[in-house]
Amino acid sequence: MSEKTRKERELEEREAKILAYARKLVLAEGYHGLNMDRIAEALEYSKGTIYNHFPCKEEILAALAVSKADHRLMLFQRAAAFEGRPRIKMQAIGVAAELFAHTFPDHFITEQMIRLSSIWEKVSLTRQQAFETSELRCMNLLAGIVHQAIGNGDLELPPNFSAEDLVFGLWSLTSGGYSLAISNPNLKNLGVEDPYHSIRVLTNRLADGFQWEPLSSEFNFPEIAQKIQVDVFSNEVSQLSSISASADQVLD
Amino acid sequence: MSEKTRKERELEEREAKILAYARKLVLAEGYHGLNMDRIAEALEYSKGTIYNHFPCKEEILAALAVSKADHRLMLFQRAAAFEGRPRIKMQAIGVAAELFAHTFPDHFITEQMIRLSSIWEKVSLTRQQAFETSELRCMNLLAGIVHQAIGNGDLELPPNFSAEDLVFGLWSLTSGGYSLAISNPNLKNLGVEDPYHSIRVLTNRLADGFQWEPLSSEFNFPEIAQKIQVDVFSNEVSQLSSISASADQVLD
DNA sequence: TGACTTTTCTGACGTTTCGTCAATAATTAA
DNA sequence: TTAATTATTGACGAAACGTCAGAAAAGTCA
Repeated sequence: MSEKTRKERELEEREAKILAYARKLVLAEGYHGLNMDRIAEALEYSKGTIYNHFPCKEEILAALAVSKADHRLMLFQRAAAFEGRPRIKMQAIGVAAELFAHTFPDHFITEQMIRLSSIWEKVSLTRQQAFETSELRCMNLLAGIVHQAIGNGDLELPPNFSAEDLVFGLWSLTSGGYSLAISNPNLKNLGVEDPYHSIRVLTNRLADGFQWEPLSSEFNFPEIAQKIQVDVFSNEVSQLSSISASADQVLD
Repeated sequence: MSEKTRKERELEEREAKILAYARKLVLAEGYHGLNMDRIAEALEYSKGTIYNHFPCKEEILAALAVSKADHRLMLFQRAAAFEGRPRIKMQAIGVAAELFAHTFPDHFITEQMIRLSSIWEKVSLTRQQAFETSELRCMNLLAGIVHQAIGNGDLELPPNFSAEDLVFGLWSLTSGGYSLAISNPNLKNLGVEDPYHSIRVLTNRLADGFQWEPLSSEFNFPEIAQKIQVDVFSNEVSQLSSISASADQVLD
């Protein structure tokens, strides 16, 4: 029993090492940099052993994406537990999303890759489902908050427009914005000084556009964001500053 | 002279054939389906000849993206010429964007690919610039409309928030939304029945959130959209229905 | 027209990387 | 200790990229 556990532990550790190294490669050199031979060489295992863990390189990419998606879900769940009216809960989600984007900018790159059909199709069904489930739960969480607001009387949606449509909008705006911000270093040429700040304002104004009470003019956003950061994400926030310092540390 | 022109014409024609076939491959089988040997075989030229036109496959992808980006710019320019207050002009842009997304869904896939650093880095500088210029001009066009609205008194932006930030938001929302809609066939499971309709509502409400006059409640959107389609894009709209019928026609 | 030059085209070739699998080594069970 | 099972290895075949020396075609000029 304990034998078996030891073996399992070794396997898991190796898998984690593979993923960590793969993440490093992707971050540094993108899709083409993710190379099975190099992973094998770097971890001092043969290629066959790596292929024992993951049947193809796309599977590694997907595994990276799943782990980050799960992490994001966890952050969102904690944010949703923040006390307050639904719109304030949604603010907490916004703080979580921004924190996530800052902490794992590479996730948006990975996600962009696995959304390409030619990559996605090679991923095993179980992992495809793992990813989709995680994403779905995330969006359902948000939809739940919107529904609360509707039930509350804080929000009334136009006809032919569901809570899920609003979530779709918030999701498109933020993920679209973060991807642009990360993949487009020349956003500044364009006049966008601080995309993260812009996205904060934009999501708020989008909610205002639906008259979601309380309107952004009726509460002090920076103050609440501050409180959310301290109450819910103090650990993550303090880690964040050290991450940027250690981001270029190598694995081996 | 006329000799030379004929030759140039032949070259251009062949280039167009390469691009058309490449587009077909990308559409059908994604990045991995785009295969230089297959292009050569299908067009009955040798690989070397194909490489005479494009130094690598990434260059082909970029060329596809540039041509579509230019086309979009043209549509947007025509939309911007629609008579009316800035917010109505912006509506016209919205109609153009939706038309574009419907006509060339593959563009969002191509764009997603070339935004990946490992692909983008292989593209020649001149083509990189061609793409960025086209995109920049597009966004400047939109920013111009926002500036008009500000000059007009129709719109007042919050402090620390530029016209470009608003354009960034509209752009993120629409391109993020269209990409999601195209790459995620299971949006319906999520409760989003008609993403195009949702995006129309969402962009309008985003503008409302900034109190951009006239508010969406103050004008009849479907009617104006109808008028824009007829006045500005009657050709494109009528073609669109036939496109969906001929979309699966093969090239050769 | 025919000989020579320039341009264009060709496809075999070298290279990289993927993913496989028979052979080998390590571990477990008897 | 030996047999059976499991894990690991790296040589190998396949696919695709991109190159380049030589063949073919087009152009030039006496």
